[in-house]
Amino acid sequence: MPELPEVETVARGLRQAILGRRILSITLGKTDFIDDPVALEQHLPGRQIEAVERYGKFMLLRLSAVIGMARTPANGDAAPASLLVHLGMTGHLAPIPAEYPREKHTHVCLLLNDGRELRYTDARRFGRIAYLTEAILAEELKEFGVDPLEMSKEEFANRIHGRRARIKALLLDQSVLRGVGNIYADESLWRAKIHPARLGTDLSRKQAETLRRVLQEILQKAIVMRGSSISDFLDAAGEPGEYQRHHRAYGREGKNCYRCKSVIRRAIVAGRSSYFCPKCQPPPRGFALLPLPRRGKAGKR
DNA sequence: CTCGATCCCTGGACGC
DNA sequence: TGCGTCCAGGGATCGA
Repeated sequence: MPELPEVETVARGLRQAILGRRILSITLGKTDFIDDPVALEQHLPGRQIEAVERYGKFMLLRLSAVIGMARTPANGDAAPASLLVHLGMTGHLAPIPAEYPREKHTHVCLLLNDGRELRYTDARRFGRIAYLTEAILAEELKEFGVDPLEMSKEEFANRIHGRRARIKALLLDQSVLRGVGNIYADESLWRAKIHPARLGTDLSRKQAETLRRVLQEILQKAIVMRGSSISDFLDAAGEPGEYQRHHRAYGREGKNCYRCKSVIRRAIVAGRSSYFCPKCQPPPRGFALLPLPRRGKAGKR
């Protein structure tokens, strides 16, 4: 499940692999997750991929103006533009030799001028792809919160305090922070010893700062480890990440806490499975814990 | 403002 | 073996 570290890993891989390549043609499969598939067909061919950026969980392929086409007021279509890509849950984006057979669920193929195709595959189609002009892109991006790797102590504290939402919900809210998903929310809360159901407003200044610090440390380490691969994530070279080996809470229901040996529990918080240590991360008043499910021996991972 | 519910979608795990 | 059911989850949306 691609979150900030996984998307950063893919973006870095693509930067090495496809920067400067030109898009010659496009082939589409299912398009129900693409904003305007016709726009892709009309505007991508002929453009060069000039940069690959990450913005939260989005990847941005910055595209050149169309060569040989005059840019006029009536023809903004030839101006620089971007391809916005969200990997959703199961999206993969990778350059593949064009002669290789296309994998199942391949929905976008961009033929490049080096004999490869930049292929987007996504079984569940929870991702999103959009061709956006500079102006529209700027509009879209301003809906998002701060980059968790760059936010200051004050920026984070201001976004948490005064909010009566649960801290887990705040961490997942892309208009608060951009890029954090379920795994890194749980991992950072475990490390900061904060229960996911605590309200943002109830965290002390010190707790908020601890949470910011450990979140940054975890994200940075996860990037170094090339992300977490639970079931689907592969980088732009088709390789899984390694950070799942360092998970301390996520997916560990029924296993022992690495700090205190208590049994890690799972509960739905903010509509998502949330893993935490009931002892290290004391619950707020009124938080009820369901009985531990019986069966599982292998559990997850 | 915040919540929960619902939908999107498929593969994998599990129960029988 | 095979079938049905449930679950995973980011995000949009809607009603409470």
